[in-house]
Amino acid sequence: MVMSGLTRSSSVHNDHSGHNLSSTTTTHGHHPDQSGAVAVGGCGLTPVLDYTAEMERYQSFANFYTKTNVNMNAVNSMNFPQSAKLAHITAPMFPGGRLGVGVAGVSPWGCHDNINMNMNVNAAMLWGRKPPVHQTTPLAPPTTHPSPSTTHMQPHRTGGVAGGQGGEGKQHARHGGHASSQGQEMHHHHGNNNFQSGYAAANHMTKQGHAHQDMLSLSNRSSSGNGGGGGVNGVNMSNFPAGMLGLPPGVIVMAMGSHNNISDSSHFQMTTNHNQLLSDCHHVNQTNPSPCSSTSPGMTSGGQGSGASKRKRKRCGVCAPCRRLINCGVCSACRNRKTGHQICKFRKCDELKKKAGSIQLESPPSVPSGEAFRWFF
DNA sequence: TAACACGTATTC
DNA sequence: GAATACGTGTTA
Repeated sequence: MVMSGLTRSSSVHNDHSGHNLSSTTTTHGHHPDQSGAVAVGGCGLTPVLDYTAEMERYQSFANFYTKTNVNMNAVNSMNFPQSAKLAHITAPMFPGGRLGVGVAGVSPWGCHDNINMNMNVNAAMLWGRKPPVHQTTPLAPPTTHPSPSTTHMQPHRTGGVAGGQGGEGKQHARHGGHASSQGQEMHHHHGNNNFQSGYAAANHMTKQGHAHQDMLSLSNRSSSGNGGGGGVNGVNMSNFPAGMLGLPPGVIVMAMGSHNNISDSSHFQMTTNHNQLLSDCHHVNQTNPSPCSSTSPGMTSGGQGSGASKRKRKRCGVCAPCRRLINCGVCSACRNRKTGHQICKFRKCDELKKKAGSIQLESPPSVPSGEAFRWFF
């Protein structure tokens, strides 16, 4: 029932072409914007016109969500464009590979083309400050995009890439998002397609690739988290070089078990353009507390003095809250942004909610392996 | 026990 | 230096 209410804006249009529609009842197929191979394909993103209504709807949902244990995937699938938080462009939030994780399972704008949503909307919705760089593996520069690996993604990119729309993504990322009181600004940005920076989109195109949302969020991931958001539960890929699988760049490989050389606190790896596995450097392994690139000293607060064991943990980047991109703007953390120093409650990493040191391996997979393999074949 | 407040690490 | 966010002590 929640979702039905959240997908009602089924005909919001993109204003890439300069059309600013005043009605939300227009159908996609009849709008002239849809005729061409416009960047955003058949799924337009336009400002949510009825912003007030959207906000009310969201707040009511937020209340509901607060009182119920709603599957975070469902929550994530909405993105809450009506959030009071300005959604700035930022680099992907995915750990290690900085993958721009597709978030939406269902477009808040009712777009049924989830592929387009992945490649455009989600990329565009990335926001906030730039995530920390946890590895030294450089991102492929935009100029490397027309690579065979990139073209491999083409079948998933109906409508092509909305190129040349942005360019200011980095500036936005730098300014991060001021939690509340910027709803209007968000609207403004949305309306001007500033979400879609060429920079961000480019990176997403390269890194996200086949990391379809389904692989990332639509598995039977329970609220218990445990990093099960990979969507490939039950597949032991730990001994599979990504190259052997012929996986395209951006594919998330979930490594089960701990008998590999990869940090077993994270079972996600991502293929690069060269089909190498990017070890998830984001997590601090319990047995090897040294993240790949972190040079920070041990955490000093708390006076534990045990060095690396007290290092600040990072968001896992794969759990539902982490994949949420927009602050709700209504929770206490958002409201007390300045004094609370806390991330939005809805974005608080599941892993960080757990007590430090209680990190454990995934529970036995709940998804049959055959089900898991469907993501790959 | 959850919410809050604050110190502090991290990043830009 | 500002913004963000994690860790932890305090409070309701």
